[in-house]
Amino acid sequence: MRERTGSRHVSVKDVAARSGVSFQTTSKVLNGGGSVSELTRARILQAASDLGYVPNLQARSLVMQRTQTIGVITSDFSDHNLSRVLVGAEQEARRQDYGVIVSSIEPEGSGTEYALPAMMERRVDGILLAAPQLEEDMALEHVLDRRVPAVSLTPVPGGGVSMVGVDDVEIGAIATRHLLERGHRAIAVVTGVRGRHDTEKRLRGYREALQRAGVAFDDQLVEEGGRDSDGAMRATQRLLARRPDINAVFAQNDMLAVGVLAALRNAGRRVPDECAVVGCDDIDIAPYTAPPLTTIHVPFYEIGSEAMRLLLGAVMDGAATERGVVLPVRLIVRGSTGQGAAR
Amino acid sequence: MRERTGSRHVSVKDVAARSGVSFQTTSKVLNGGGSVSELTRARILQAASDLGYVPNLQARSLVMQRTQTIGVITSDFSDHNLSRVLVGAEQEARRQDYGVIVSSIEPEGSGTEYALPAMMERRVDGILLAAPQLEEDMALEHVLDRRVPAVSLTPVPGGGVSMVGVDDVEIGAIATRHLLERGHRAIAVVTGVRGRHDTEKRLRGYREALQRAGVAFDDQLVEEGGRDSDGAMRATQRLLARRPDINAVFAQNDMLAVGVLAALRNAGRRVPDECAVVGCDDIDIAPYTAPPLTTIHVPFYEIGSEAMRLLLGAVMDGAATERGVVLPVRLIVRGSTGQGAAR
DNA sequence: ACGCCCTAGGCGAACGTTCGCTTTCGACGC
DNA sequence: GCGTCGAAAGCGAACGTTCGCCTAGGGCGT
Repeated sequence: MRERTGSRHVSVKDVAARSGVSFQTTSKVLNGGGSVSELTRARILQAASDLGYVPNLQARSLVMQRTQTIGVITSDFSDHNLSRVLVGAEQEARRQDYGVIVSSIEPEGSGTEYALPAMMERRVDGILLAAPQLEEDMALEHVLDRRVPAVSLTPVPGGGVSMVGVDDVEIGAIATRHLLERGHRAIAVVTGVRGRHDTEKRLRGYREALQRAGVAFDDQLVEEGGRDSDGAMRATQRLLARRPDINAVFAQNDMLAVGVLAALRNAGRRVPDECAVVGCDDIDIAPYTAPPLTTIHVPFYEIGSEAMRLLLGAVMDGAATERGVVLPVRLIVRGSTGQGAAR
Repeated sequence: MRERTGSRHVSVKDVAARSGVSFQTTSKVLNGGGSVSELTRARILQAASDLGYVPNLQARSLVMQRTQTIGVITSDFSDHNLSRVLVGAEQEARRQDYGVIVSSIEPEGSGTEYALPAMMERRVDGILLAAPQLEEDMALEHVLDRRVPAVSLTPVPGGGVSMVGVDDVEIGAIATRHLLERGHRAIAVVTGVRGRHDTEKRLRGYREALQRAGVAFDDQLVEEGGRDSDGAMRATQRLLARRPDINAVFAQNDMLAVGVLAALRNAGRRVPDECAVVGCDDIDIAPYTAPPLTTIHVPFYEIGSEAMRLLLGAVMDGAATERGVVLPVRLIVRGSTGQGAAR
């Protein structure tokens, strides 16, 4: 079928030559426009297929002034949650015939100076910001300046960017309320990286829930777990040493919860009898930890696809109406907070 | 600093107009070539910065006949291992000033018909295949036909594509040998998806190790766990029902191992005393399972970066020498096979 | 004082498209 | 039999670059 065409890609001109019409006419039939007789249309299509013609999107976007490409800036997509978001985003983009080019910035912050210009050079039609830690990055203002619409999963400094996410205050409250309902009063928190919006908001939800229940907040019960299970394990050890009376832990995400469970196990505390644990995210293995982890399900896939949908919407009709979308979360009760059903 | 330039992007012509030279001269200084006087060079650079000029890679690649872009086809990058590979690949690409555009194909197979053409339309300079399940996909032949070099993480039908990976036979052998050394004889295997190369090779390593140790192979001890912890859990239940004498399990990857551990726990079998478990991959949480999981570390990040390095090498010097790179793995002994150090 | 060479810069073309306008020509209405 | 209309196709330009080649002119050697 397809002929070996030396080294160059076959262009619309090659197809035109073979079917004996001008290349512009060829272009017409290949992209659907104009009026072309049935006969020549057939001939051209035949020639295109014979030659194995593949349109050149670069050239097309040059004249069309749109690349059909979305840039995704992410911190580290080996982060399981983020990668789920990316899958959702990518599939939604694909559904709407957009390509996705990704750039991960260093986990520890900078890299934006590189990533953003790289996207701009490629003239992406929109930018999806999926990197928690660039909350503080002022270089981000560049994005806003530019003509290109952006959607973010975290608040961005300058504002003016649509956001998609969950209600982190509510997450903190749900987790805490659940533990309170189970009768726990000495509820510790192992937090994510301090200073980040989600961390602080979940903490706020925790405080609010305590207050509403008439339980005093005690900052001795808060410890930073950071970004991985190891940090959470050490944080838990510190907590147990400081306040041996703890009988529940709210781990701000499931990776942290895994570390918390390990620490409790090592300390000989039985879960949930001696100490209950609730996580957040509902990662794949949550049902298989020992004991199975009660957690709050966060719809990462949907966050990704919704963010992309929003972004593509903005791309289509240049009207960049700043919006905020909040997706629902839900508590999933498993063994780590006892077997009974708490509604 | 940067002026509001209506709606259009600023081009090299705009810069030229502002600095009073031809746009070609402007192009020269902006990309380093040609000989230009210090004075005008400075003026042009100034103008470019004033205007906030960002080169248009689309246009450049049109004439250069290279896009500085690599296409990555992946099955599902919420797969934790794959996403680590991608991070490695992306960072290596970035280091060499290449962009990465990703396309995930459906977990259940097809999607290649879409993904590949999409990459070709974008005229990627190379393709990285990181999708286990497209081993069997014949549509892949298209990749080989084309001018674009490719590197794969799994064997591809037509051949002629470089590969980067680990020695799966060795992995099976290492795991099995370790369990044999611990004195276990009734060693079960919970496999990944049957039919895939890695699954079958790891199984072969298992058989070879058994044979070398003079232990008879028994297919009653092999059960398919599939692609997640849940499948592995059920597989383990079947195994235990069928052969209660099992005293060790080789889970072909860590996600499966998590399910195996859960099943053993539910069945009241103590690990490692009554049944040892070894996994493979060394995922983040492996040190925090109950008990901590003995596993075989697979250097996913390095697989990704090495694959990308190979690919970019092939892109640079059109010489597409087919190569194969095998990266080393290593056993990491943790609690799930007992505390003592084995070797 | 003449020719030469070298440097700074300009010019035209090309990459592969899309798009609007023009041309050709047969058919049709009057 | 003439003017008009519409369909089919061609033509030129534009998108934003890079590249090779050409030209103007100044400095220098003889």
